[in-house]
Amino acid sequence: MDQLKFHTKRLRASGLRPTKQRLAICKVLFDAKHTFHFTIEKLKKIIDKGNKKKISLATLYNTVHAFKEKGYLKEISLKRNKTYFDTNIKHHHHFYDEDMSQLFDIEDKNISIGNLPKTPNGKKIKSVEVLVKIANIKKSSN
Amino acid sequence: MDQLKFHTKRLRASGLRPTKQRLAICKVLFDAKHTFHFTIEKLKKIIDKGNKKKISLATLYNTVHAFKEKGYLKEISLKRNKTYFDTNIKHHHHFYDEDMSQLFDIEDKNISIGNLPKTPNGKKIKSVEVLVKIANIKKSSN
DNA sequence: CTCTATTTTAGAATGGTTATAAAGTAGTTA
DNA sequence: TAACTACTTTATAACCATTCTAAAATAGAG
Repeated sequence: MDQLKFHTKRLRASGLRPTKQRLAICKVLFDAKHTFHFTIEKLKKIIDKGNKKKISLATLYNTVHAFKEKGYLKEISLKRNKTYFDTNIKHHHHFYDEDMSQLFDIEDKNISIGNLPKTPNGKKIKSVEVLVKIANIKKSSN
Repeated sequence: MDQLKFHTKRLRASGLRPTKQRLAICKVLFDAKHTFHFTIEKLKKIIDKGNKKKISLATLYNTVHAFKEKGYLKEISLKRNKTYFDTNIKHHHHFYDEDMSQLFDIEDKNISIGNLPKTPNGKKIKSVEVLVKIANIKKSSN
């Protein structure tokens, strides 16, 4: 129940009321042993399985976006359609397995980027993200 | 009219019939002085402005996807909603200006990546893409 | 316990993309 | 050139993730 307190505190500190729904979502997202990637759709399935009482899709969207605003989650730049979120908010990078449609973290220290061209005038860098797309060796095509 | 011949030839070589529509799209995409980034929506506007006869949205989608399959275009990994395409098919990277929703190329030679962790077993690297998000310096928020 | 602002919710609306199936066209063969 | 067939184009419907709406529920303050 320590975690519950932590979540409650953090939500309040962010100006978000610690509602049943938000706490249930926190539990799924932040009490896991490891950080992970998810889509809203996937999150809904997890929540629905774990709880008798379902949380509406709208609330999941609202909450995940609020959590992202508050910095509890990162949104991952990936191609069309699906939006992925990441409970790992440290600066890091990704493998994206095209066959499995699955993401794997690459720690920031395990990749090095050099020689970046100078940022355009009046602009500042918000992030530098590396996406390494991988696929099964067998596959002939692109 | 040399370009026209080139496009016709390339289309045929790819097993695509050089139709009026495809050639018109080739002209817009590949006869420009510089490579550029576009969304289907933007492409439609350009085509509609340049030609009396409009090309249907469906054809634009079909054609752009066919061109991507054939390697004339690259699709750019970017966040939700909008799919961007790139007439620059060389290996390269991008600045993404969040305020302008605009992409700028970074040549591959102008960035260096080292120390990549080893690729998971049975997988091969398809691409390594760096996305540098930038924004106006003034802006306070994220 | 009451009150008010916040939150949740179902369902509608939106917007980009894909599917459908009918009409048109290109290229082949004769 | 005419006929034929496979490929293309097209308008429109369907799809699906996401956002919006506004009504009902709830949290927290007093």
